Amino acid sequence: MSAASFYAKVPKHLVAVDCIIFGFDEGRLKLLLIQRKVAPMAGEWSLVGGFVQEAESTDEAAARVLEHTTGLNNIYMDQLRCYGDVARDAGARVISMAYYALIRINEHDRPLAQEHGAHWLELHEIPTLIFDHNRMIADALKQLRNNAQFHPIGFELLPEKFTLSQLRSLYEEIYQKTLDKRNFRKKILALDVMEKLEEKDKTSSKKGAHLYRFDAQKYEALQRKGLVFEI
Amino acid sequence: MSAASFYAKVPKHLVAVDCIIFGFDEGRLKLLLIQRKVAPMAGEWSLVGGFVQEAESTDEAAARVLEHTTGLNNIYMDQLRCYGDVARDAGARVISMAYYALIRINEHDRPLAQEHGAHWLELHEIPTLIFDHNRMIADALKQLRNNAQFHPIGFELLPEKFTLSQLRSLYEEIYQKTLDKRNFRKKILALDVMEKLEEKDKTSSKKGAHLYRFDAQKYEALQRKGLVFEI
DNA sequence: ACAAAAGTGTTTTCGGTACACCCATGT
DNA sequence: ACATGGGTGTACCGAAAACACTTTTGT
Repeated sequence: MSAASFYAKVPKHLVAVDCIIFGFDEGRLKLLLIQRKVAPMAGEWSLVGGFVQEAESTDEAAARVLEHTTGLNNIYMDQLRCYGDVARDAGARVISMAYYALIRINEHDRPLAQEHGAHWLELHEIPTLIFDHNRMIADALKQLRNNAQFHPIGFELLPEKFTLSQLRSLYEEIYQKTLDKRNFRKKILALDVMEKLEEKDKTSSKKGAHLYRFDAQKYEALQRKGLVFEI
Repeated sequence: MSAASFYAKVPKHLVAVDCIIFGFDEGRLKLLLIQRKVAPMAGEWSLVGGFVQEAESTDEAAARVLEHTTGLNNIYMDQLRCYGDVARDAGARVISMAYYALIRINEHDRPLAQEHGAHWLELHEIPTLIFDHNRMIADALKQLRNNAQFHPIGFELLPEKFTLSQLRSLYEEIYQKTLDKRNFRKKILALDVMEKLEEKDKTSSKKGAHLYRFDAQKYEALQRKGLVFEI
């Protein structure tokens, strides 16, 4: 059998990407969801998604879809998992790869997002979404919690410069529990993966809090020592 | 735009599943690999794989492919990730979902596997495989190590009844480091997820070692208590 | 009797957790 | 002067790690 005929008899499928886009704002984790403006399911709430084209990888498709809605590129994205049930999409048999993205909410293009019917919703505000999108979100949250514990991905959600209080409140929001201020500072500073800046942020206190910046080089040094980032 | 035309202009793709099948035998982790008997790439080493059909989910496709080669069903399988680069498959644009499976090596249908050109290879014997299959294996190993630490999946690789020495040697093989005998016994027995049988296994010592069996109910009880399985 | 693997406790060490007060500054 | 969030050190506890000898039994 030739290679051509080997592939010729095989059925082909629509392959979608759906993006669970996390942001962190006003001390709350938020998700970017859209109210669809087009059929099918116009008016329904949904994740941001699209179809994989001929000339792009699935990862590229997810990045394209994200940029299309937020104007952002070069964003932390990771595969969540494949949703491949035959009847998961009411309109056609569509195999969907879900990706989750962590963005700095203040850096995205708000007008562009609005044009696409996108809204930032807090976790407790999430409505019923089309298809299996609620399940995708639940899986993404679990994944975010698992990954944030052992990988320095929380920084992707904060502004480039941030205070330790902001960082702590982010982890408190992710884990839904309060963290001891002194223990948190001790732990994160001991990891030595951030650069302490001279600058202070005075927006939330009179005294002002030092700003820090995640330092990828320091993180690599930590890894080379065989140590594991853990919050 | 109608729903039909919405889907009609979208390109479709070949979607494959590739299975990284782990077994444990003679104290060694092994992988089931095949020497392809059909074009393209006949004679080359490869993972066990196949294409997703119209009427099956991706998970079902992976289970079908596994059963086709090993005769086993109802096996622990989990999605690894999607490999979706445009040119990853030399023959055509194929998006592949990789799954990893843990099987009891002695329960599979050896003659059937041989008919398909399948061989069990130890990790250090793995040759260069087609496409990105070596990368898939590397990713699967990482995933196996991560998951085995916090989920009771090691038992999927052992016979139903096993000794504590077998269990320990499995974890030593997975983590590639020796584990203290007393500490290991203390830890695993404290979790209370196994049933101790009266029977003894005398194949590897004169004295004989007690056999144990994983008890899913006990494991659920552990989870209900909010405790985490950890080795 | 001896070889070969099974089985068993205690001590030390280290990291995690709990916890309360002073500091700097804008108003 | 006081209110507000920023910043700091120590004591305790429990889990993990290190460690060596006795038991059983087939040959």
